[in-house]
Amino acid sequence: MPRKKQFEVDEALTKAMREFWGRGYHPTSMQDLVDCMGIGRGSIYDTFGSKHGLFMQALEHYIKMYAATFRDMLANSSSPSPSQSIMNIFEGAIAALVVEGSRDGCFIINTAVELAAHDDEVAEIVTDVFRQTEQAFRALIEQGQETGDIPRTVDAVQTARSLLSLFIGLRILTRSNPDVSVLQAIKSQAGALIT
Amino acid sequence: MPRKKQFEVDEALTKAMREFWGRGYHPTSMQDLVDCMGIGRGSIYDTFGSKHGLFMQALEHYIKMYAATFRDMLANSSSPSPSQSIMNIFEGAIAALVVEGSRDGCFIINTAVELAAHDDEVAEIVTDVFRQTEQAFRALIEQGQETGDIPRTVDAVQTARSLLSLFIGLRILTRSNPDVSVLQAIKSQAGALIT
DNA sequence: CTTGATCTGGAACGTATGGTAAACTATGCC
DNA sequence: GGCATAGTTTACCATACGTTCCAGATCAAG
Repeated sequence: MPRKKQFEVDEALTKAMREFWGRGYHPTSMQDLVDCMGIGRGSIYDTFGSKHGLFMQALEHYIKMYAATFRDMLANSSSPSPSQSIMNIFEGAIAALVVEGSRDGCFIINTAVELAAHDDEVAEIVTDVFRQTEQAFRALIEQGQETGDIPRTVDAVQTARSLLSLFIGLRILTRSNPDVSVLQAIKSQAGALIT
Repeated sequence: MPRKKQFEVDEALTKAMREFWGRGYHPTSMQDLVDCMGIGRGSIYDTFGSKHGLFMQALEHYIKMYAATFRDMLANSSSPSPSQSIMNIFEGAIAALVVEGSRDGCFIINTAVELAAHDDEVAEIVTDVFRQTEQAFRALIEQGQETGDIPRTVDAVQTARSLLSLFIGLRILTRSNPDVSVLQAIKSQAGALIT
């Protein structure tokens, strides 16, 4: 009976995600979103409720798309060694800057800084992702220790937390300082922690 | 002949700094600033030019106040050992959260995320501070190696960059996730890098 | 005390914001 | 083809924004 939606919800959400990711929540206006999503104001409010609601869904969308990468590296047994997986994560962040020239960094980290301190809903999500990332690092380390890929002398919990902090630092630095040698040094330190 | 200013410029700037630091540039309105600085709109524009100008001066103010701490630790020969100085820097960031309950993090890092990617003037300042911080870490390491406080096997440049990244990660995590054990793990990793 | 320069506080401005309401259009079952 | 249902478009709303302006207050010199 009714009329069908004339746009792909996921596609529009992806476009909104990119806008929020690059510019942040506050500087992105509804008009910017109307322009970049290619649909009318009314459709946005009908589908996503509010600017804040749209942002939340964009954030969840990002988490599904990118944070899943971490867990996939665990589950996928055809992947390279766990230590290689960890290095790939760092290398990927550097490649985003070098290859694509993107200084957007990580949407979750950007959001942590911009909103987490004053938006409890955001804080909860962001904290959770950080925790999951730490757990993913830890699982990778322990998996590597099973196969002899990573030495048993490495403290899995401690090192996972250090990797998380190094990774966050790396992502922040890409947003302001495109000095690749600094980023490489951080990646190589990450490697040293699991050797 | 003229009337004297009825407020302390530095005092007002400090109040503006705290507001920008805690909430960021965009979410802080001129009305917020009028309220928290305790002076009129006109006076703000007369003295600081614009919102952006005020922000810049607040940022410089912060850099003078806090980043100088790093260099002081170098110059001050009555300070504890260089390795202790480095640990103090990490401990200070944790104490800000635990003792004062402040989740504001570091103004420079917050600014790097919020503005650096789209404001070249900000990017230059922020990048410079990161570089100086890295240099300060490096100088501390080399100083410690002179006195035998830090082993010669430590690569000063590489380790300084790792400390910077760990420190940034720590500061980001305090803004969303008040899990102190994670922060302690990062601090302890910083210690391990210079042992 | 007058004068002139400067500072102050608030009113006012034009614009842009997030959000809404209503008219309009398309869809598919009866 | 009507008609109910839902999507789209457009115009609009109230508010909040950064900024400017100006009348009045305050000071120091002559």
